[in-house]
Amino acid sequence: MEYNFRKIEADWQKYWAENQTFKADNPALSGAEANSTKPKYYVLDMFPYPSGAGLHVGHPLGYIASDIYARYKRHKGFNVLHPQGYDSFGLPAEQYAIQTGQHPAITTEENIKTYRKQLDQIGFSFDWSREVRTSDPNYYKWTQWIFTQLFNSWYNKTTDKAEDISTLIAIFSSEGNSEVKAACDADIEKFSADEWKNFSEEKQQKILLQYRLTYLSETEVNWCPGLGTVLANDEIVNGVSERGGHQVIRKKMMQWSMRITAYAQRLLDGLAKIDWPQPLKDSQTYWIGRSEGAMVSFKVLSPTLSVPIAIGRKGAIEDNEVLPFGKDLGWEISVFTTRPDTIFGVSFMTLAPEHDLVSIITTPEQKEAVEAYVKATAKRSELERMADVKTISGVFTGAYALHPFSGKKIPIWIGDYVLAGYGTGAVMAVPCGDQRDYDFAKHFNLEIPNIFEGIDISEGAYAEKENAVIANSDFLNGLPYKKAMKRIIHEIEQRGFGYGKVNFRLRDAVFSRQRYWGEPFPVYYKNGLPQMIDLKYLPIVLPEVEKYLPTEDGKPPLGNAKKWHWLEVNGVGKIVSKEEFENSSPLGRLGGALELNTMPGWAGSSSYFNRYMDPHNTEEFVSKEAVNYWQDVDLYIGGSEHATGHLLYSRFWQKFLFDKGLVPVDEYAKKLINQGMIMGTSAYVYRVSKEISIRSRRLENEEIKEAYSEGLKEKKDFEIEKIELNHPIFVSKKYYGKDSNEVLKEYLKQNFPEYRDLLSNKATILSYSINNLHADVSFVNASDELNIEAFRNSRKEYKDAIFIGENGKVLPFGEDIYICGREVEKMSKSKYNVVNPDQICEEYGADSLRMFEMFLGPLEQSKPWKTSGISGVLSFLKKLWKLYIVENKFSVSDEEPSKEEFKILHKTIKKVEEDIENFSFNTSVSTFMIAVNELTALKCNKRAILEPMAILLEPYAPHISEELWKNLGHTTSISAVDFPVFEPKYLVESMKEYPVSFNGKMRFKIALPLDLTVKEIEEAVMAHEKTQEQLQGRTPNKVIIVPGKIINIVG
RNA sequence: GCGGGCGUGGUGGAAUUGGUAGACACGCCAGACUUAGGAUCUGGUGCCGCGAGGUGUGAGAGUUCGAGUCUCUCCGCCCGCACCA
Repeated sequence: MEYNFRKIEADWQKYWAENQTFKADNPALSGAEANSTKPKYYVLDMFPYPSGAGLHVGHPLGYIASDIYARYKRHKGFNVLHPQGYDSFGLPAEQYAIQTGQHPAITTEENIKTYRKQLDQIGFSFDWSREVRTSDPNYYKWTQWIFTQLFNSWYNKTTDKAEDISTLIAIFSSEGNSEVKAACDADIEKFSADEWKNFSEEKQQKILLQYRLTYLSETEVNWCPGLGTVLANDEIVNGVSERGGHQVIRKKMMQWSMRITAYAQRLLDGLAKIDWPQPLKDSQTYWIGRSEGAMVSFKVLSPTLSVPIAIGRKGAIEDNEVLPFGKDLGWEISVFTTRPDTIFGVSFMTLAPEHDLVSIITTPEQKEAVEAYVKATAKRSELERMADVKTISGVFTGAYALHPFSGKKIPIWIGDYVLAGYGTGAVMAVPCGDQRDYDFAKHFNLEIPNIFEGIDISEGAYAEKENAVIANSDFLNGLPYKKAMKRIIHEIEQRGFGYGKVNFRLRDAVFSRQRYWGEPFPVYYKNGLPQMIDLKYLPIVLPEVEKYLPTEDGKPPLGNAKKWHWLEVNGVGKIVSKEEFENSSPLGRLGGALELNTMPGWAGSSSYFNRYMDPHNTEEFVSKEAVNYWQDVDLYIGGSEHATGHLLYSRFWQKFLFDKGLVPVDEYAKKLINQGMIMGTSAYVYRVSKEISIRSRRLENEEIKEAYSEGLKEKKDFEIEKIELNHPIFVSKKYYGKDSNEVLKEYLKQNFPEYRDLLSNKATILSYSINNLHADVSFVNASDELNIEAFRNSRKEYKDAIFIGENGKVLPFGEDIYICGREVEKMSKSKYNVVNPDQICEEYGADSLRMFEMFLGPLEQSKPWKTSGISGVLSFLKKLWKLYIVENKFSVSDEEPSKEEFKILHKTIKKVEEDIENFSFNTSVSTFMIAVNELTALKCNKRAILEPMAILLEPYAPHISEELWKNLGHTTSISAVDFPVFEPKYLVESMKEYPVSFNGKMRFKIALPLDLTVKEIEEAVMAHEKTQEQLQGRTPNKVIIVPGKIINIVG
């Protein structure tokens, strides 16, 4: 009876699939009796992008952990929902399709098949009957529907929730908009109820568009020419696109946006009630970036008249109203500041170069300089801009502002250290209190007034708040920070210069992509205004196009579609041509052009966890019954890289759906764990440069200097001969960065006879470089030794490669070995360090893979993969297997176990249960190993021990556990059996082996009954001969006794 | 620069939350059985020392009967964010 994991694993995977063992019922819907009394538990994994590369051993880590937990919860009597699906729309899938020249739908389908096969192999307890794919029309129908819900809603700040747009229209028609507090696009002109009613339909729609939760607007976006699309802030990493690392520039485009900013405060508050990792919460908190301060308005002075002058408000500019320079129309620049208390320290203002007012306030004298600067700034890519944040640049506009309190004239500058997208895109500069303003002032020689009592600002700005006492500031003099803040905000509001305000760093999320492989918008245009397509016509199915490649100019590929087709709600497919769609107008839905952009990758993942609850519902996104039963995710496991993307957007959508009464809770995941990354252990080979030059002797520094001074600039001037190698040469690790001169000389002597004499000279040195290149890890064994044959065959170029081994011998003729360098790096194809789970399952089995991944270390920690370590868990499983076998036959004894055997079982139950509850899966694997080692030593084969052991192990190694369970005589799956109950009575001890310490250092141990009193213990210890030996006649000052723990003698 | 995390054998990592540091495994060493072994089994393995013993959780200090664990200072590494007014 060998442990034949290949057969066992295949058999049970088949059994689970055939019996739908892990199908979760919705009791309310199916009326399933069995589960109606069980409490629910929802374990969710972040669903994968089915990329072309398939899974590597790092991917399943989180899935294994969640699977263990899900299986454990089933044993604990829960109705467990543990679904899986695919995030199959979006950039990665499309980029892969482009690379391979195939249609994304085809490659996606293939990739999903591969993923499914790989996942099945590992033995997950997913309920595949609930699978969702974001690229499936039956799924994205509901993504489109949520979009329309967002469009039909506005955010009412008075009730602090999203409401249907009809409530806004009702307010407009009864009282106008002056009292409306909404999250909306900038300032909107005020109108009365009567005015509203008299507005044209078009104007009304335009106004409403500015209030909607998803809206169309001309905004500055991150345009990525390489990908041919705009990107959201979280899709840009270090100034380049997250996918592909392409350049990103700022550009104004008409785009759909999601008004996530409306939820900024609630997204922040919600973090307090969810059990998510602190670093992740910190990231979101920072990303939301709440700051308290004030909005302050500064009047702009005419340089000629010295009176406040005309600067266009947004409305005026949009209407192309040309303002005569120098005429007083009462214009202002407003700024947001977190330090209004330092307002008396303002000595200039700075506007972002993109600020709307720049072109208007600039004086004729400064016009040229300003325009040049604005142009230069616009041209810079995000990457360039980030690369030199230290360079200070800016231009004076020639205009001045009026200090609201002191009445002083303040010069207005523009500078790229001010960001157009934050606050108002303008700052009041307080050089004494802000280092950036300070640096700018120093650089351009601007005034730096000091408003801090007793602070020296000659070296830099004073940014401390808590200890600051304000001076030279009129009514604020002598006030500390907090009091000054209160007073100044009060004054600002009293005098009408501004108001206290909370500002957020969070920006609205751009929602359109100029790509093919995404959800089409359920939108068409009538007179240039967007209209939603009704639910009954959804989904709008992604049309076939001939060319789905993105274009550099940003024309969406959907523009190439000849036909659009979509599924009717009743499931009848219908195909309509683009012309027909645009021209015909039944039901008022086909009156205009369709939206040609598609949704971003995160659209489909923002609410998928709700859809799993009721994935086949054709009438609703999710039924009330299903969502009320499953409520929310109890445990969510996935990567931390989604901190400010998916995990923020999905919280936003959930809050919106909650406001609409569609889901019962406004945070969808109670607990979240970020699994760490499994790193690859790369292998390196060391390649000698193709050319080696020979110098007959080492030149002294003096000689080199001399040679240079004589104008011999190039290195080659010192070279005597150059040898072009005819084969690539690799040297062993030892010679990388160390002395490889001799071994190479030796090699050259043998193979290049014409240089033999020259090379024989002791003084001759070689000049070359050695590069480290990745070698495929599968060519390298556990001792870092390279399989030369395999390496040679991997690339044509290496066919005749020469290898010089550790001892300097040319391989493979000598008895030398070639040693590779090792380094721990992120697993990736390009680093040739990817380990494939299929291979591991084939060689060691899925149960070994599962246990080993857990055994590697704490779930949340990143750790390196080393295949050699897996033999430990395989031999553990073999040992476990043998416990159930006597004389080559499956047999367990029904004899009553001994006290010792019971003790082993129950301490294992206790520890494993605690470990699972604490997600400390690595330590429970060692607990199993200890138990098996101990039971093996006792030759235990008692049913009363081995049956519970199999159940305990099932979450970790389900295949072997099922097989053992069957062989124990059971006919149903082990997965539904109750978890063994820990009974403390088996762990009760009567003796304790006390460690005895002297001054804190453990010297010896003494076994004593646990029921002794402190006094009795002391007597026993003091009487011990070793105690006397240690004391050598001294009397201890103190004897510390912690019953059941330790004894410490001080003296 | 800001925020967060982490430093324990040759390696991955344990340590009941202040109480016997190095569990469990990999690797290595020695041995057994084998035609063979990348199989299996037995024993050993932090470092120094033949030994008794000494020493030891990045460095230094502190609190304590007792510190890997708590406090402070410093050093190093990793991850996020990055001109957010």
